[in-house]
Amino acid sequence: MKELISHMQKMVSLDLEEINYLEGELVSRDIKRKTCLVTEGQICQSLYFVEKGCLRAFFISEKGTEHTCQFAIENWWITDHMSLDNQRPSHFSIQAVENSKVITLTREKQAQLLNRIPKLERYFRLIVQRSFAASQLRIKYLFSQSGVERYQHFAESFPEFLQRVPQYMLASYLNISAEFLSKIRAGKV
Amino acid sequence: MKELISHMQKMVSLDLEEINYLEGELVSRDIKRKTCLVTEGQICQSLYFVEKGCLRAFFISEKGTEHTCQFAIENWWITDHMSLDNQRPSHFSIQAVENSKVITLTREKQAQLLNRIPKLERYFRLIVQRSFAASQLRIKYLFSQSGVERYQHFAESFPEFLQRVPQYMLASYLNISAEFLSKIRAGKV
DNA sequence: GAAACTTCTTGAACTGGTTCAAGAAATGGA
DNA sequence: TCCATTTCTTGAACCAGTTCAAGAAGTTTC
Repeated sequence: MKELISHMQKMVSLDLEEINYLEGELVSRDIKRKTCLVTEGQICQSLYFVEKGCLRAFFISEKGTEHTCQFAIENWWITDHMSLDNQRPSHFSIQAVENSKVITLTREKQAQLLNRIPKLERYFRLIVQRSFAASQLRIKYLFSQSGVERYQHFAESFPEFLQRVPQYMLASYLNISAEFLSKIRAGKV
Repeated sequence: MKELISHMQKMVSLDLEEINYLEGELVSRDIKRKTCLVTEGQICQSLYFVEKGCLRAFFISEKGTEHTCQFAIENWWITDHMSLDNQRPSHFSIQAVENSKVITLTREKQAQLLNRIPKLERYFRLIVQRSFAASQLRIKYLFSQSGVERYQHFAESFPEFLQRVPQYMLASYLNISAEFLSKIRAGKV
């Protein structure tokens, strides 16, 4: 819980009353590895803050293969905005990659918090800006780097995270096959 | 000018005083086709709202090929948030795809507007959420569709827009070569 | 209206990565 | 500790898309 308050305070100043209010409203839960918080096709009703662990957004293609679009580690939020904001069936599932501790913020609860503490509009704007920026950069790398380069770039940028996710999942995030990733790691390409 | 006010009012209510204030602060400019508003490597200092026409964010790869990451048509904002928010050199250039009418909002001016009309925090949060959602969906399509499918999907979704952009630019947005797009259109694949 | 420039088309050779199948290695549960 | 399940590895055949070069078609400028 204090991780989120702390995170918020990096971007907006909160007084004691506001902090107490937030602590009274927000609930942290343990989520077991592989638990789905959102299922593709359902309407997404919440945003999720990762206190500890990792979540991911993924979908299953028509061919039946899994593609991971996004990971969220500590201090990141994750949701399907298209579904949450428009109340339409989600294009993604959201799942725990490892045992995690997560704060679930329903759409109604967020509206309530923003009504009560309007300066959190700024917090959430800054949060989504950061996510959007990361997403744009990801598209740049998808366009400009080969599969090998994407893996190398990821390994250099996030060496510790590399150990935390199954290789098939990382491959699906990098948009390469699991077999190809194996060959990259074995130095066979 | 009234397009932007109109657009804002779809998401937040503005009284006459606020509208007059905004009209006094915002300036609309005509931008000639091919004009760059931001150059890769420079620090991005503004957000851009498209009243009429079209802008795009693109970059040049190490191989010298252009890749278009994002288009912004009427009623969309475009910027490089990574650069604007962190004051770091931009990963993208932003350019007019056709003669356009654009409102430029500097970082300072945005801060001033948000200070004076805090409810615009909500407007910008909703705007960025929409952009981020579009970007996530784009990643989904990049992962799950072949080049042919991406073109067909785009042609079905935005038939009029198709006529407004050069084919080589569309190809670079769909992450296929211009020659391949020609062959798709000729029914040769 | 002509010349210069830009955009689009086409065929063929090439290639980066996929797919498949089989089995090894690692992990989890009883 | 053993068995079941999941994850990873490997080689070879295959393919979606790229690249190159040449030229056609369209647009812009003078």
